[in-house]
Amino acid sequence: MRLTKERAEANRQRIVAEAGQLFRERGFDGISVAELMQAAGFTHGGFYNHFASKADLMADVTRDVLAKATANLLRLTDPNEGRKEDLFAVYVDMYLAPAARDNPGRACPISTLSQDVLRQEGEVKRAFAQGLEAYLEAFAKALPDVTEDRASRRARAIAAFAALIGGLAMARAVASENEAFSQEILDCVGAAVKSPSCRNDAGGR
Amino acid sequence: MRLTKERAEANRQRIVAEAGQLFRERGFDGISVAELMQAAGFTHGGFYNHFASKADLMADVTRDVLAKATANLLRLTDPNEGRKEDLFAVYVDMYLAPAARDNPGRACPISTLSQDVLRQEGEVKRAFAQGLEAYLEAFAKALPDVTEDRASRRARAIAAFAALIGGLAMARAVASENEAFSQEILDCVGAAVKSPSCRNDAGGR
DNA sequence: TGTACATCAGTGAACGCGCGTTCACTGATGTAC
DNA sequence: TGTACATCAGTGAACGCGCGTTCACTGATGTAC
Repeated sequence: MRLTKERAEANRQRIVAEAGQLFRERGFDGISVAELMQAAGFTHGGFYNHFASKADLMADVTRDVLAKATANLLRLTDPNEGRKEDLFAVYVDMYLAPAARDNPGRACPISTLSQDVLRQEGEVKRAFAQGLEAYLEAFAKALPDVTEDRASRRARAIAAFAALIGGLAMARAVASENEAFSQEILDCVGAAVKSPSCRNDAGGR
Repeated sequence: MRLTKERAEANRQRIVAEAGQLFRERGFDGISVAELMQAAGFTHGGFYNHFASKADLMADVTRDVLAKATANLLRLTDPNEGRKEDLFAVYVDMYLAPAARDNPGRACPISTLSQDVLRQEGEVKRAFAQGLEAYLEAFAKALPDVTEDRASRRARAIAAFAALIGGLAMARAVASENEAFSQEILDCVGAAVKSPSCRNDAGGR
């Protein structure tokens, strides 16, 4: 039952999309090839018609999911769409929303995959490092303007984003045990990242 | 070959200590009971004389390793030992040092275990949530003083610590692919967390 | 354009392997008398 | 204090299970003529 090229390629993308969500939810090692293929609507044997190995899929997914996160960030903070300050605040609020905390499969892949990537090698790490570079560049562009040079804007971006992924990680880790504590973390980090003082020169030289 | 109670307890603690390091390096799922016991100098069968299950050990290790991190933080930032500002800066520098990045087994357990804990339940999550609460309380105490109320000091602590674990996670993820980028992340986050403006009112109301 | 054949996406059984856990066994330690 | 017996930390083989990967097979699609 050979399929048309178009159909086969669509099926491949379906596997990548499903894996993009499931890898974020359960980690690279938390979901098997068989479960993954079943979630995409196939039996497991056909996996190797599309990918050389599970690690090959991980690299593809990492590329795909980070590129989409960057595109999403650029779209939501396009300076033609409103005041930079407002757009940035809305992005941060969305990033740290309870919905994002409770649905890692649809939220920022950097907060989840940064740990999974540690124990991988080669192409997966490369895809992550390059994807993170691109994302941070977009994040620096999205920051509200202050009088500063390019280097210190980048430094601000890195420090602010570190707080976002660290805050999300902590909020997720304690959410089921202590919902109030989890919400407090989200609030504190959100306020700090949006506050003028953090935006101003935290991270500057 | 029954052992004395003291010897048996010492062996148990040895397993917990070894696991504390290995779980941080490879994650809860990244090391098997057999490897763990071998690293501690035993064969795997005896594991269940000390622990009801691997999850039982995870909970023990989480408690142990977070308590030690908190004790270590309190010791290094004891206000009798110097100016709070200096002690805090030294702690941050140590936290983000390349040595800490490259040896997660001996570095902060919160940055590594916050992800592993997500996919666990019950006692492991409880141990982490309680350990994190205690650690953040100590972290708030360690922050240099500014004129502020207790709530905003806690908010500062949470936001600053979020940046530390997020920065460490990113720096680790890209270290092998882009050493300069990794170092840049550590530098930017360190500067931001130590800077007066971040210490001042980022995260305040 | 029609036809014959090679290609290949998908199926589902099977592979070797490592996992967490259990088990029978050993023999020094702890304890009841 | 001495003795007989129960206890239990450690050993290493074995368990069932799920993993990533391979394989023979099917049959519609793609292609060479």
